Amino acid sequence: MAKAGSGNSCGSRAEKVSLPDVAWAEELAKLTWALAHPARVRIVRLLLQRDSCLCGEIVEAMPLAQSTVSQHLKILKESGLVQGEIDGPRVCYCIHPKAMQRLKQLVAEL
Amino acid sequence: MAKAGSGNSCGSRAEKVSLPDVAWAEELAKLTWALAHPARVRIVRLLLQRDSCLCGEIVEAMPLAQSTVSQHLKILKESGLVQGEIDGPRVCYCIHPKAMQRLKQLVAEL
DNA sequence: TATGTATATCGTTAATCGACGATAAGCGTT
DNA sequence: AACGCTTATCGTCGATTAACGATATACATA
Repeated sequence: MAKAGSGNSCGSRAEKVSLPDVAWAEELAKLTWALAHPARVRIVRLLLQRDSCLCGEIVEAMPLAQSTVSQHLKILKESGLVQGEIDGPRVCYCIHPKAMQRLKQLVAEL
Repeated sequence: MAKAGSGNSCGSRAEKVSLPDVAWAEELAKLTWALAHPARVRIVRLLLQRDSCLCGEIVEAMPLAQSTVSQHLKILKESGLVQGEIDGPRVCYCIHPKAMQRLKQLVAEL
């Protein structure tokens, strides 16, 4: 740990700190949590690169069991970042553009 | 980015899917994981708004025990997003601008 | 040195995550 | 209806998280 020095940028003001918006924090936390695992980042990346992807293709691209990938997809769906569309016996996944845009906006506004 | 495929957005091409960069996914996952909890989002927000903040002020601003806040701060430090500087008997926390910029860049590039 | 303040760490507990294999459910085809 | 293929869910297990109170550590000052 650095030794502090005096004239640093740490203003030691005594004013009361106002809370950031709780709902805002929860929204961002929910979205970032969806990306808080390398496997989910890779899935999202895959979907963005390919625009859409059948579930089986995602499973093939990942070094994980099918059930594990399915779990990650469920988490991504719950976050809103990803949508799944039933296509016959298969499921086609794609990014939900609005949610992705919202995530980017919230992070950019940090 | 591949051909948009025929008609519907779900291209059912059979081509092999290439893996996204693993290291890249891990870097982004590590940074997003740091924000994957509302308390940590609020701490980061606080630090960005006030530029820097004494640990005690953060504790006061959060509805959590001091030890819990300290744990979240540790996680944020480990992610690189936040730095702590010892200032006498206190610790002054601030955002690490480069790490924050990196996070924004990675998310924006998604 | 002793004391008080500020922060970090420890130890515990309940809950959740992440992984897997096994199995169920949905759909198209025979 | 029965089968095969694809995907989701279940059950389990070990590891990790998040929370807290208690305690240790570091620093400034009396």
